[in-house]
Amino acid sequence: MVRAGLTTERLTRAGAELADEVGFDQVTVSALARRFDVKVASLYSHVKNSHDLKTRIALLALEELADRVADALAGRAGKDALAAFADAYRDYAREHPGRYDAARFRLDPDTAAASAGVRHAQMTRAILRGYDLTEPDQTHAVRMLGSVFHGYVSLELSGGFSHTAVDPQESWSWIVDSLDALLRSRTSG
Amino acid sequence: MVRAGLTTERLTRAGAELADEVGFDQVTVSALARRFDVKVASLYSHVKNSHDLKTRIALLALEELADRVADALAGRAGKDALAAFADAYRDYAREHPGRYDAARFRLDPDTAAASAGVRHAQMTRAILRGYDLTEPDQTHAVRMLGSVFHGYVSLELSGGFSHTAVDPQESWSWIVDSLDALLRSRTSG
DNA sequence: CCCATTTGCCTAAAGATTTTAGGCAAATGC
DNA sequence: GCATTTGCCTAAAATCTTTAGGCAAATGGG
Repeated sequence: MVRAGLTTERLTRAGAELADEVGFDQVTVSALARRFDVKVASLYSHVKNSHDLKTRIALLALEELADRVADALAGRAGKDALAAFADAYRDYAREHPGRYDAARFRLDPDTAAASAGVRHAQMTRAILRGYDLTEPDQTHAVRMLGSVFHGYVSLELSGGFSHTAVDPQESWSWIVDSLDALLRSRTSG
Repeated sequence: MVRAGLTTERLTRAGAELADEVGFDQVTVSALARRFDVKVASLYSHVKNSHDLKTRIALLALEELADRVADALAGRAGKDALAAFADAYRDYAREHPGRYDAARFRLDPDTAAASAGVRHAQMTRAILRGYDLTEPDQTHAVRMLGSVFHGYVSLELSGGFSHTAVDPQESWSWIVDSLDALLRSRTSG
């Protein structure tokens, strides 16, 4: 019999694609096996279990997202950087809703500490350098930015904004503008 | 044999409790049957299926949350109202993490339109009356508030803030203060 | 109070997913 | 060329979802 060429890598990648197609919570070992036209048990040589598979997809998504943000941030500062960060975040979520959900998968502390989530925090702090905040304000601001971006994207994805005529893109710009103004006003001094 | 006294109501309520104990995604028809010491099939006379059960739990959570917010808002305006709204929201999520997750369950549009989610939007707009915003700013602001609150609570629940020494309560207050200042600065005129 | 109807929970059964254990064949390397 | 490793398989058990049909308990009219 011809081998399918399964790999932890390929499974993770295919799982991410599957997530975007049918939703992260529908990503199942069985569905993935079907996609490779392989028996379910075969996957268990490459991933420990269902939770392990989901964790790997989550880590992949966090990496991708961090890469995008890093790209978007290159050479920018201040409000430019803030807007670029925000857009990179939102665009990724819209292009890859399943992966985005995956990125929100609850990781155990050790895994999270070794994940690209750390880069996200660093990049957020990098943006805030443009606003010259001192601790603990900087931490508050990191949390606020994370909350707004995550919250907005999450609500938009779940259709929460679809019943009003106002263009979500306009709201997004308005929010980014507002955050910029807010951070500037909080500048130490 | 003695009857267990199952009801759609009781199942929904028990499902909500179960969600708080083991997580919303672990709420299963089987687990609920065990809790009532009843055979699984018996539940299907009271709820259509697993999705129906989850939807009912979601609607219950939305109601409870809206009730709390309404209570918190009574007799308050301006920043007081904003802070009360924010705290009611966060407190509910911390006391009932499973129900809070349930409240984020994706409802189909018709169900959502008939849910307490509508009251949430109305109450948010009520708060904003204190800031005298004109459209479309008001809609942008509604979206921003929803995003921040949801995003913050969601990140806090998932342990996203646990690796820093800064007290989440302080960040929360800082954010509420900031939002208040922001909205005041956006007041029309 | 009796009996018919409704209601409530049950048994039975089929389909899906997760996970473990052990086997055979293909790839790899000396 | 052969031994080892690797990869996918069959088999099987546990859990969950859902449907169909049955018996007993509650209910209510005569």
